[in-house]
Amino acid sequence: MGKYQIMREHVRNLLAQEIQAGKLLPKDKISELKVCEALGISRTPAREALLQLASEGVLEYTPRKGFRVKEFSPGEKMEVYAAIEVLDALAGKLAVEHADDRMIRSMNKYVDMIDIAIKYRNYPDYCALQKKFHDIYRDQCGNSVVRKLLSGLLEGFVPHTYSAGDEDKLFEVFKELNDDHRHIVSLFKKKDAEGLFNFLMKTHWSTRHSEMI
Amino acid sequence: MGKYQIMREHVRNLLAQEIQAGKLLPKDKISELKVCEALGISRTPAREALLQLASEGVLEYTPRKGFRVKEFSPGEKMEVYAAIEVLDALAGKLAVEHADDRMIRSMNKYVDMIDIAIKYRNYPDYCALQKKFHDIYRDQCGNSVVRKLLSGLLEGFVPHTYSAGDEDKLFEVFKELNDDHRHIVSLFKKKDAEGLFNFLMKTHWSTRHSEMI
DNA sequence: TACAGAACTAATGAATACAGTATATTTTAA
DNA sequence: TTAAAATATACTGTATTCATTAGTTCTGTA
Repeated sequence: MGKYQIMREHVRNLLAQEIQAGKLLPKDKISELKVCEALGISRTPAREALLQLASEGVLEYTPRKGFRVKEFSPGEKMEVYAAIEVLDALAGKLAVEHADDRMIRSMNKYVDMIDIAIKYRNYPDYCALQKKFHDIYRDQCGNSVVRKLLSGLLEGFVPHTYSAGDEDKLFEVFKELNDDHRHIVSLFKKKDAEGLFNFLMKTHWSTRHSEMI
Repeated sequence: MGKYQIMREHVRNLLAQEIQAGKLLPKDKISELKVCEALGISRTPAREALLQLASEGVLEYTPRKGFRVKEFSPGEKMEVYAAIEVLDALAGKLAVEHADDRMIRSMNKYVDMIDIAIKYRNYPDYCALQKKFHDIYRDQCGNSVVRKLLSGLLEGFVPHTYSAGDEDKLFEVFKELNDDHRHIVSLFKKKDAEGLFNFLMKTHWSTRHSEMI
């Protein structure tokens, strides 16, 4: 019960959610005052939440001007993917030794669910399920620093990240990605840490995602 | 000119410096009030600087209790090194294509200077020079996300990180590390991106540094 | 009409004030 | 003498206020 609700953190989470949900779009201006009156609080916690999000890279901040939702250029997106790639590959490699039957089953479950999301061309579901798939082994990697860096990088990316190309192309890549997911599961089953690292590094991220940017 | 000095950022930098310099040690409590009166400012910018540093992982924050300089356990240090390792390996791989003579000469210069620091058993010099050596290629990697993540991770580490073991052992490892540095330079000269990535991943970081923790 | 400059507006940066909680101190009882 | 309870103190969380600056609008002149 030493559980306080620090307003600043509450506000941060709310705003992060709204950005993830696409209610706040890149380049949207976010003023302290608006946040205050929307939540019925004073400027202090609102301001601190905004500074926090800016520090995380979710928002862009210019002195004396204020905050905007960060917009990633295609080049910046590839930069982020490159960082995600190595960290995720490391997470995978580390998670191999913690891989058990329960984890494998769980991953397989999500692979099947992703298949369905692709079949019905459900974009939001794909994004959510794909995240859950990767979270399974990330959560088991036993390195909280890597976990924190990864979730920070992923949180900056809104689902709309992909929506540049046409939909057919998009779901074509999603299919390839889910084949990747099956392969990832098989490598976990074989406990092939090196193979998994190389596959995540060379195939699953930059290579595939560059087609969607 | 459009150059403001935002107090919050000024304070952040000052505190970060003091921590880097070892004037503030792990577990030291840092109260807002102390910072205020030390710098003759109000609580607002002091508080925001502390929150920023906590968000960066340099400080530890407990609600209603305040801020302390973060102390890394041996396990946490290894976690950080593992993250640095993959990101630095990526930075190296990416920097290979930007490697030119000037860069090689600059790196060789630092290798020589590090030799001298080791010869005279100058610990602070070794730390500073080693950082400069790695910064050369990190700055040339062309991926600002990776650069930012790396400098964030490195800033949390104070120079005292190593000081656990006895000094002889320490400088023994430093010698090995500087041999590594020579090898890194040679890989840049050969423009062997893959070789560099593997060397940074498998040898230079976790493996060597685990001996010093 | 176009442009330059001044006044105005709105939002951020910083300071101060108020409220609530954790810690330290003191007091009291066993 | 010691331990527990009560009080006091110090510091954080939040609200409010003042100050400064970016952005806008209005006005006057060419």
